[in-house]
Amino acid sequence: MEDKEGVDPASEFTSDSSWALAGRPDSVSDSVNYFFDKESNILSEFDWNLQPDHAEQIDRFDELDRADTRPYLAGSFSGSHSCVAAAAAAACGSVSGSGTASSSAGGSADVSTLIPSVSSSSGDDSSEKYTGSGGKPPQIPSKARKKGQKRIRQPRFAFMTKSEVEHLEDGYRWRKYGQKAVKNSPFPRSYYRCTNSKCTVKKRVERSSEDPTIVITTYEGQHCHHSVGFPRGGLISREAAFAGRFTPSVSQFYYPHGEIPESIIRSQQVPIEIVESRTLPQTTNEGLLGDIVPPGIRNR
DNA sequence: CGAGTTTGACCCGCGC
DNA sequence: GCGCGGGTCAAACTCG
Repeated sequence: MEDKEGVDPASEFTSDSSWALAGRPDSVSDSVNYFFDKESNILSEFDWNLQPDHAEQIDRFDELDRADTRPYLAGSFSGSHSCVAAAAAAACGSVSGSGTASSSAGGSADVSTLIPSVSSSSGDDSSEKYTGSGGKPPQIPSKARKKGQKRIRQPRFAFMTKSEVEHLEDGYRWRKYGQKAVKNSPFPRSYYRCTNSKCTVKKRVERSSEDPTIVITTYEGQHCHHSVGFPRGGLISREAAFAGRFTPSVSQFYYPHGEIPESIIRSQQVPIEIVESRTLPQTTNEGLLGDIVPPGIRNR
């Protein structure tokens, strides 16, 4: 969406909500900004480099709860792509209630919001590098990737989570294939790849240098398979929900009683998910429903 | 023994 | 051209 005509984004932003610009980690694309909701402790990432196909999906989210959306729209987008904000709002909308709930239940809320982040990197995909062959001299680029061939960045999305553990359970199995020190950050960045040989999804996990309690997880690509999932139950991690939102497969993960992954527990996400999964309020759950119910089937 | 992790080396793009 | 930083590879290692 274009600028909100006649409205001073900044003023509305500050007066209409408690959202505040939370900065932009050095390690993240310049097109990404972070906002922090002082009331619910929600951290959101906004990436302006949204592409049409994703905007379509995001518009869908926008339908969920425009009331909740508004605070996000306000002040966020003096530029374009407000649909991104809508997505954030929708995502948070589905989270808002739980976020608040978790706040009251657990003291410190820890809700993260994800925004589809597509080919970011300052909006210039061409700047992407694709090493691919990487590694040792043995030439033989493992894959048939010609030298010099540019890397094609897969759709990415990221979210921030307040968590003690870095690698949060999201229903998929990952293999760590690298770790690098991040400039201007005492925390290393870890690189994970989906263990499914046919799946090219990657994931980067790092801690925010500004707030060590925040874990920034970035997914790249789409799973071409179902998650390993969990037998049954009613819990679904937010990471899983978000990850699933942008994958062709249904990503709903269940944690049988007593089998909630340690990572989820320690990341304080359990209270949130429990609320969502047990109460299933129409308005707050719809965001998650979006993960598993085709748009055309959902009630409006 | 297989799967996953660690870690140093290497490749590549970008900025200066 | 060079250095830097991000991303990846793959051998060695660890763990169950």
